[in-house]
Amino acid sequence: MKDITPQQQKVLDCIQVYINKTGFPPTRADICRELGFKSPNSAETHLRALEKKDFISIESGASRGISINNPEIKHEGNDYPIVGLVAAGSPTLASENVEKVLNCPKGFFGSDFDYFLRVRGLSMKDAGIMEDDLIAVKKTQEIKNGDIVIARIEDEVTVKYFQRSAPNIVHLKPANEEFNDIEVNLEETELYIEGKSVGLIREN
Amino acid sequence: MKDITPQQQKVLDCIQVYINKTGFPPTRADICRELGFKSPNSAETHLRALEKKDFISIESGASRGISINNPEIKHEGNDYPIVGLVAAGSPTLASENVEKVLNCPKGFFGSDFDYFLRVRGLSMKDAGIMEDDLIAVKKTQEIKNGDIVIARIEDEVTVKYFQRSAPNIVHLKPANEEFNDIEVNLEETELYIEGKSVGLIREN
DNA sequence: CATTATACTGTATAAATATATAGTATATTT
DNA sequence: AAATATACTATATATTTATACAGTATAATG
Repeated sequence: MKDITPQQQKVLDCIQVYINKTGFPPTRADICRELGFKSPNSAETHLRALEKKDFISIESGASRGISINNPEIKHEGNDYPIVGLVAAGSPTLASENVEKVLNCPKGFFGSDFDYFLRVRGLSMKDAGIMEDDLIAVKKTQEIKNGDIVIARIEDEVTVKYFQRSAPNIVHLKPANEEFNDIEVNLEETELYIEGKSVGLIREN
Repeated sequence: MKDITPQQQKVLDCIQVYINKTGFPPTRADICRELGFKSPNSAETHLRALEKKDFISIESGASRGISINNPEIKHEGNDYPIVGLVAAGSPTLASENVEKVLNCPKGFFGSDFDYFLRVRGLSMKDAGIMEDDLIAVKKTQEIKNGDIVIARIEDEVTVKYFQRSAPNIVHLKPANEEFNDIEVNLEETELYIEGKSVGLIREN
């Protein structure tokens, strides 16, 4: 992601605010009105710059055909998004990954959390985490050994126990004999910790 | 909120899907394309009906000026009691047995339920039910084979899989090799089914 | 039995909108 | 010194789009 200029940031913010307020993206004229431009081409060129830098996508020919790339859905109040374990890429809150939302009291699990992750596979079955369970995920980098983390290793997302064995060695341990430990050498492999599990919900 | 017709539901779903996919609402023509209508007025009239019934809002004059009304879902204060597995006697809702209450939206687990039961022991560990988990219990006698039931046998309460093997024989099966099946002959032994599990919550 | 709601096709058009073109000006990079 | 990116104004226009009007048909309602 390239650098964004202050003015382009203003336009991007303007688009987000407009969508939040109305439910649909602005026209060039709307952006001019909001930001005080006097020519629709001012908006146009900014939009094209934002598109080139991959902050937005523009559907050619469509009115209001602007969409913000990777918009993090903000769960106002108590509607928490449920996202699936996307095989490639992190479980982002981008709308296309959101199955549905679940209304849940804040602080339901003692701790705050950010979204629910739908579990695939049985690699944590001995920890009582079964297929289709919903894990309440708190986005954080504060991880202790033994925490159940949502980790991304080179585009693959998994749920595992976290254990740091040495400054540069992290073990991701399943809770199922049929699966193997994953040893990650941080100098060789990129490891991104999405967050940790603070609770679980099962519907049956 | 008035009743929605099946066709109007289709249109509403179509709008939601379109927004999820593209980031902006559809035009009348888009809706026609998605649903196979041949006249833009088909979409128009459905939209006006949905607006009248308050499912959507339409910004007059604006292209793609459709927004879905999300009526504030406030989970009506549903405080469900958490009861412990009382060794002797059923897990009654008498106040001395209630640990605390947990506020939880109605229909959180798809089905209604009556209280939470705090799990003791690991007899259902292979079903992903661990010590201290909270089972959402629905008081009911409508039990199918394979349901997870909360059963009382002569003053002892347990959580097990339910299986009726013969008209008078019920098996209560644990999900843990280290525990044994319990065979209950209904002619000899009193078996009371408290209810069944419709969901699970874990705080960690 | 008239009225209203639902569920469409088909056509037309004013208004909304994207987008190209022509300029001006400044800063940054090559 | 030339090219490129940023940041605008101003005007024009083809296309997109909302929306009205004219029909047809069926089911529900009072």
